[in-house]
Amino acid sequence: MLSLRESQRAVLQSARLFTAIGETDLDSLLACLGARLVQAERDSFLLRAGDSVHSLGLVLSGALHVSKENTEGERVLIAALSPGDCFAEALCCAGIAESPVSVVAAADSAVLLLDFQRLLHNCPRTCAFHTKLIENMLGMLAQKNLSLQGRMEVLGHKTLRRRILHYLQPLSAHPGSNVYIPFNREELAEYLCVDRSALSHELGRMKQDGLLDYHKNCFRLL
Amino acid sequence: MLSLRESQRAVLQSARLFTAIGETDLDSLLACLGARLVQAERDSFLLRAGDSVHSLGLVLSGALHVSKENTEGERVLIAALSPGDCFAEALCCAGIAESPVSVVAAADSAVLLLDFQRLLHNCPRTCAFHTKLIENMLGMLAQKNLSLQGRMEVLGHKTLRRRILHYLQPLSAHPGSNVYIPFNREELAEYLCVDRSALSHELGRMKQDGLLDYHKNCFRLL
DNA sequence: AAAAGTCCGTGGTATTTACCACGGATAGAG
DNA sequence: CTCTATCCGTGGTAAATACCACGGACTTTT
Repeated sequence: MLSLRESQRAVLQSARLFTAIGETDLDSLLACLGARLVQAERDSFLLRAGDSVHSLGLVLSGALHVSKENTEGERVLIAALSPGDCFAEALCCAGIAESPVSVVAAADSAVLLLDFQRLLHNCPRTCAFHTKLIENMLGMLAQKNLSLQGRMEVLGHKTLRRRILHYLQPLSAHPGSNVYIPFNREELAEYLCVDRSALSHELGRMKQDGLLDYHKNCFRLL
Repeated sequence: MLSLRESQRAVLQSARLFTAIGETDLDSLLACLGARLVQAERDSFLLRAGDSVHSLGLVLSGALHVSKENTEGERVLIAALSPGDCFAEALCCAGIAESPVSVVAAADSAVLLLDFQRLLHNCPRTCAFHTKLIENMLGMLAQKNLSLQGRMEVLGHKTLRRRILHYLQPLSAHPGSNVYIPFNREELAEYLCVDRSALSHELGRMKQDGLLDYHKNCFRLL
């Protein structure tokens, strides 16, 4: 039996993966899925590119970064994960044993690991929830697909300035509102696939041009 | 009852969406899914960004391009689809009514349209195949997720030369083998998100440097 | 066969970005 | 407090790309 904190339970309840699964059912389900709780210190790896994977990960607290190194040794930041988000679910559903990406804790984090096999294949006891789980997984994958497309659109812009703007705009509720991004400069550069100092240069010019204002990782579009 | 050509039936049989569904079952399944056959002439739209979508598309013959216009009016080519491939499946599973992308016929094509609602929700008669369908859809979405990540990796490269190489390498069976790409120069530029003439320039330099050889849309890595 | 249209390579130039090096600010460790 | 490490802005330069314009090759149309 897993011992989870109240806040971690709340994350599970509202996680996309467990939509429409009751609180009481969740316990038996977690047991059936072979759920394991893992604590990850900041900067520690939950998965390394090339590792064999057998579990899906669900973020309970903290923050994770999904990244990949290209052949030139540069890192590409693929996504930032918050509590409730999952990783390796595509590998699970595509039946890929070897991970193409790395997952690192960007802060001290807690992660729930769920067994691939038990997720996808019916077991007698979880049968009732199984269908619901698959349905949720379908929704998650579809959602991630669309967000990857959104990411591609950002990378599709030819100038650094437009990449920055199109990264920030969807995060900004309205012009003038504060946006706290989950990256420092170096990470944002890896996310936008540009040189760090070029990013700093361009941010400076944009501030000068009155397009935006920022301090540390808090931005404001004007 | 749909009247499909033999070759179109073969495509359906080997399509990822219908994996492990027998030939005899396929007919009744297609009827239950409200399948409609659509012929699309080259350059005609099967879907426009902003349109409301209610059907998943499955390519029977020809070739389709999935693209999106960014706010500057530049087109970003997201994917090239071949017979057996699907589009709008993520929209279907995420319950998005308005398409963020456009789908255009790159050649005269035949496409099968399947109703979203009937795909996702059980109907009494298709119950037996329904589970299998969902399972296949899960695999397709996962696969597409991974291919989008691969695409991002290409866009992640800072130099045009490396983008070109990393686009071609996975397509090349071995060094020296012919690779026929589904794009002309302008389309390849839109796929790699670079300027067309800059692409031509760089291809010329790469040929001069002995990195590759090409003629029209046939490439050879050396 | 001529005309029109499309595709693609090329030259030249202006912009943009990458790259390197440095130093100030800040936070954390001893 | 001091030392150290990290983060980030800055300047300067080399390199890469975008952008524009043009013309030749090839296709399709009439």
